[in-house]
Amino acid sequence: MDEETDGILQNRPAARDLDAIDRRILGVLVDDATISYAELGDRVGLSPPAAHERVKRLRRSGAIRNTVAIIDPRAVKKALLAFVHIDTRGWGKTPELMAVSQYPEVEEIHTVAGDTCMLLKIRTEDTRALEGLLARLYETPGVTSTRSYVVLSTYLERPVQPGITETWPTPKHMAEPLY
Amino acid sequence: MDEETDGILQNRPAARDLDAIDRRILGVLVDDATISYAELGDRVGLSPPAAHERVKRLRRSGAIRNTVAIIDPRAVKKALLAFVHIDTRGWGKTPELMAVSQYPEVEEIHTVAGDTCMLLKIRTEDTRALEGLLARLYETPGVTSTRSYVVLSTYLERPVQPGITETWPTPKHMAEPLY
DNA sequence: CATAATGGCCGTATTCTATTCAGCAGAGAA
DNA sequence: TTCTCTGCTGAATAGAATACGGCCATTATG
Repeated sequence: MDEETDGILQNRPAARDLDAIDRRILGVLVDDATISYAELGDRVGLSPPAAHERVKRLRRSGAIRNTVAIIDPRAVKKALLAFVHIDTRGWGKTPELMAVSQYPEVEEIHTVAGDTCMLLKIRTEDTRALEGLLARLYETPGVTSTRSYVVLSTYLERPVQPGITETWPTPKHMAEPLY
Repeated sequence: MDEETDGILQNRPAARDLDAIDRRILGVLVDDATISYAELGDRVGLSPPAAHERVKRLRRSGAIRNTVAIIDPRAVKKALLAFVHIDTRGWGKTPELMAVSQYPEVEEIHTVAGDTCMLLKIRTEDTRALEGLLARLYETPGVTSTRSYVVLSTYLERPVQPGITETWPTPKHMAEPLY
């Protein structure tokens, strides 16, 4: 349904500021995007077509990136979470980033202020799979480990989720290997 | 539309294993949950009612936790990301966790293997808001800082996102202050 | 072995929702 | 004032979700 897919390092044209109703719409949809436009309109005080028009505009402007199902990792046997720092001194950035972002187990990549590393959030089935992934990762030219730690137990993960400063294209083959 | 909301530390009844079609459905919906059941059925080789039945079952079993809109933090002026460790020695866990998970800026809470800390992922508007949040956080009894770092630039954030080992209820007032 | 029961699928029918459209009202500009 | 633009409403239409009856394969059961 999204007619445009993200390009490499594409920056959106800077959307117009949101008003109060827009923010309330986002607040509703970030919790549950399965409601009807009639219901949404009720909650924010608009008619169904008006609510629909707002949502369309929010999608066009990029404020709503997309609408997705949130999967329980236990159901697909992907419940081990790890945060891994990799040293990025001497990187050419783009090709290495592309390589790293190819792995479907890598959910997030951030640069860290005041440091020469990047932080990866990685979700795998078990420690064996994690070790395998790290081994493959460190074969990537320019990637070396600094430190990492594994998550024992997760108490909160909120459904808020987006590319921020620069957005990398989500590898489309992800759907296959992950699930 | 979800008839049941998560309870405190509630564990789902352990869903039956997923077959190949279930996994393909999840793989589709985790990318885009706005498609019709006709389209979904096409992609996985089922009729629309059969695809619908599968998705209903996946929802009932908890494999699909919910369906949400992914918001661009820039649009709502929440683009500063920080990872913060807090020391948790001497915690009673539950009340402190409840207090910490009340802040809508706190997106994730994890315990770390082999350490006495918890890792928080925090998203705020700017450094001022982050400092304010940290100040309030450290007023929480039992919460002390160990180390933290701020994310300069995010290259990848994938729409996969769930409560894992134990699930905390998402504070419902979140919708108001955040958006 | 025969046969009943079950689970999952399909095609059709119906209900409900999304979407389009015409017209109206308020805000801002000339 | 008057024009224009934007965003709203309610009604009409197109389209999707959902319910239902029947079919087939697999598995349990006498």
